[in-house]
Amino acid sequence: MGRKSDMPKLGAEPIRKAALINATIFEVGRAGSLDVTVAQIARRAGMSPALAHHYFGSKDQMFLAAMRYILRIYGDSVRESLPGRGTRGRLNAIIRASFAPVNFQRETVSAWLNFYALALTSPEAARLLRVYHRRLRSNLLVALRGLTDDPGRVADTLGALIDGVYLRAVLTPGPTDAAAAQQVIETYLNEALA
Amino acid sequence: MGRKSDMPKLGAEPIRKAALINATIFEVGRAGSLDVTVAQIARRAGMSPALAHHYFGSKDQMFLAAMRYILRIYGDSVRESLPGRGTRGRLNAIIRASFAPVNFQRETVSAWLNFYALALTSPEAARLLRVYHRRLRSNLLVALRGLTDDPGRVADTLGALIDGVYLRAVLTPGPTDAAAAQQVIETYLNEALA
DNA sequence: TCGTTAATTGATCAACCAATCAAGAACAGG
DNA sequence: CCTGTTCTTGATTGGTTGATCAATTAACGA
Repeated sequence: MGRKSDMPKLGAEPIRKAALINATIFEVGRAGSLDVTVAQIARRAGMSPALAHHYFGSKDQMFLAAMRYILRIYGDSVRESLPGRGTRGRLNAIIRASFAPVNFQRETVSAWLNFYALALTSPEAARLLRVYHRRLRSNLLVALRGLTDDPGRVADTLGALIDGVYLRAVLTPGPTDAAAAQQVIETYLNEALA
Repeated sequence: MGRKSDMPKLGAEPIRKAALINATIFEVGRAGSLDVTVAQIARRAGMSPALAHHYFGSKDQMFLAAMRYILRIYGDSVRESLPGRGTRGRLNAIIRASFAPVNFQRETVSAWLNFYALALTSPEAARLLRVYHRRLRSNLLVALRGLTDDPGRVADTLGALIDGVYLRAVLTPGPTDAAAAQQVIETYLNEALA
């Protein structure tokens, strides 16, 4: 039988790292700030602060790993729902993925935003963000082909609008309303592609 | 005669406070983070850290005062350019004010964003932000009256779009391009009000 | 002139925290 | 068993920082 409580000895590295990344996102989202101590994160992940340093080397590396993770999760959820048929279907798939529960949970969005702020300071974080922006734009451009005569502008507007909606979602008290957010985006699209 | 340069002894409070607020915005914008020390801010404002504490009591109060200031500056610049004639003129005035140089300098936008993040933590900051959102929305609703049959949705979209454009402006390397930003907004308006 | 009030700072404290290290505990292979 | 490797942590440290306080200087009013 697979036990859990007594065998975490060998091959622990990937499990520990994953636990730390999850804990980082959770704590950053919860605190609404990057001002979380390594001790907090480690405790949440069920280990000592020293072990966290052992696996990640530094707090910054932990943040970057967490950022890579949420960006990858987002990329995956887009890719998963991408085979939407037809150009307009493809477009809707991207939107839908952006506001899928995984990407729109309050803690996730809060962490996301704080990692944005990190990009103002850390070149590595800025690089990650550029990659994400480039991919999103590229995906949007493909999906918009044929639907408008200025795909570049619409893609830019759409990107900014998505970010803005995220921002407001996390800043508005109460539960986040993914459906309403999605509606805003789709209504814009209907107008822009008329 | 009222002199200025040789009597800086009494009545220093307002001058010092203003200097500290400016220094706070500048340093927060420069660092791209709220992780600036009171010593940094005080030095930039030309005084000792102790004096900063003397006038503001705490670092948080300094941040809140700075946030109030940038929000007020923004409100003023909107109100100033508001008497635009005609409904559409009024709308353009709000947009123009949002992207006026004062409000779109890199340091200002960066500070703005970091104060947004502060609202995730500080109830007082959240309150200030709500006031700003409410006012912007109210202004937009008035300006949109008669131009669309769903002013509420357009106002929401517009607000999110403005925030998103700000976000991208500060995250994109290189100088901020206010004209391009404004163009994105106005193109959206032309589509939405068609 | 004297006392009161505002302005200003150096010195200092107490807290916090990221990072290091040495050492212990558990396991695999021989 | 014995040995080396992985895993794990308590203890420590070096540095930073928000905040306090006593003391000094300068202005103002009576």
